[in-house]
Amino acid sequence: MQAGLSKSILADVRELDLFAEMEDANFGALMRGAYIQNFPPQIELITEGETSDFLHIVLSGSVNLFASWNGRETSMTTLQPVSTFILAATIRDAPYLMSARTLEKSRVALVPSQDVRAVFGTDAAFARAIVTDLAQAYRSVVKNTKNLKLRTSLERLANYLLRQSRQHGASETFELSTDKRRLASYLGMTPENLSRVRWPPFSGQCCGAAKLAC
Amino acid sequence: MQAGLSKSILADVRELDLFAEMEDANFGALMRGAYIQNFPPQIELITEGETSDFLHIVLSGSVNLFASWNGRETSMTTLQPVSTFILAATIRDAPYLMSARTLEKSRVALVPSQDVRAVFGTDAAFARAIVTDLAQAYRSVVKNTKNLKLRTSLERLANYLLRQSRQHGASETFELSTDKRRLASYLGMTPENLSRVRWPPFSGQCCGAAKLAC
DNA sequence: CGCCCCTCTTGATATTTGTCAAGACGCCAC
DNA sequence: GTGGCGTCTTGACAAATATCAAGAGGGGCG
Repeated sequence: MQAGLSKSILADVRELDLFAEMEDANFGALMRGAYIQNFPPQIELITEGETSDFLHIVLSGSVNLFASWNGRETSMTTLQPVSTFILAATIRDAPYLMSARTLEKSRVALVPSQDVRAVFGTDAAFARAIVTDLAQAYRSVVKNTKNLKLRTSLERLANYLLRQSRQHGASETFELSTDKRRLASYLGMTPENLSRVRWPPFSGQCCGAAKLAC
Repeated sequence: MQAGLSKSILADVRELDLFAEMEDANFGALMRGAYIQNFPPQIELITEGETSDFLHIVLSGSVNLFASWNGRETSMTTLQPVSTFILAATIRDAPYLMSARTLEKSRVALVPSQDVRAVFGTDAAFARAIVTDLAQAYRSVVKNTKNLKLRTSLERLANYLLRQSRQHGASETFELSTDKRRLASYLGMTPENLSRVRWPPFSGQCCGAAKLAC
């Protein structure tokens, strides 16, 4: 653990849309209060239901957001560097709705929530950036809900693969960025079910499949 | 249809958290560009995929947001007056992710999106209010996703009823605010399935059920 | 190598959920 | 009243998905 952030990391963070336009003095204030922590894999960083003391920023490695209830657990999303998470909880000073754990050895910056809220109140550019960020996040979750409610698990998988393929330059083959267990959970199905998928003869509708969640 | 909004309506709108703190001049500018329209029941106000030209405000009646894909349709949420909708699409100048239709005879105010974006850029208080609104909206959708992924349809229904009951002052009986067809769609199940629900002997876990989505 | 551990797969089966068709019920107009 | 219409319910069945149990395969390590 160390107080303050090194120059190269500061530059990476500042380049995030969320921080790019805010005033230097305010960015400096946020970062002075922040600290960095290195975590081994599979460490629970935050726990659903607790109050949000820090805005988190993944600097390296990767972090999975998940939720659980009544003995069941589901993967919500996976974060790659450099990105922030639980911004909404921080802004509203509300309990976390999701838990987070590292997937690999990861470096995470922690910015005290009250600092974020304070700067949010005084720096208009920062407030605007937060709006853009939250609007984007909101739209992502809505797409996800539509995905869950309107598609079968097979269709969700197909859509996921199509999007991944496109992200990898529309190549015929590519590597999954996650193990199948977590992928299944993310898609709202069991690993067994995922493993069993065999592509039936495609209906003409298939190509339209990608439209919903892209 | 009429240009400008009457005083009593203006007051209602101004009381919304979204507009309460912004500068008078900016609020006035927004409202001067707005107009009101009265719609009969079952009219489609906006259609998924189109560009968001207006921020909408339900003034009376009620509006259902829904999404469709591949012949299937699902109810996402229902709006009661006075509330705004599709703020995120307006802010991001992005296509609607959901369609909207009136459920009853409804009065809706339409505020040009470009006005909203313009004022958002200059009025810090408005920007902050939008943040709060979006953060809230984001958290609602996350709760909804958790609900869908972690609970069975029976559990979702139970949770819905518990929440409704609490909203009605924890009374033993209350009236559903929607027909069962739309409720089923909202909960991600078929009407037949909803109709078939018979409460099994409660497990000890039941009371915890309300926690997730409240 | 041989062993253990982990992930993934497969099979058998149960549960949940959706589909289709028919009927019950209330409501309203005539 | 009577007939139509819409919503809701019910039954029989089919499809989708989950669960449980077992086994295949790969990689690290002594």
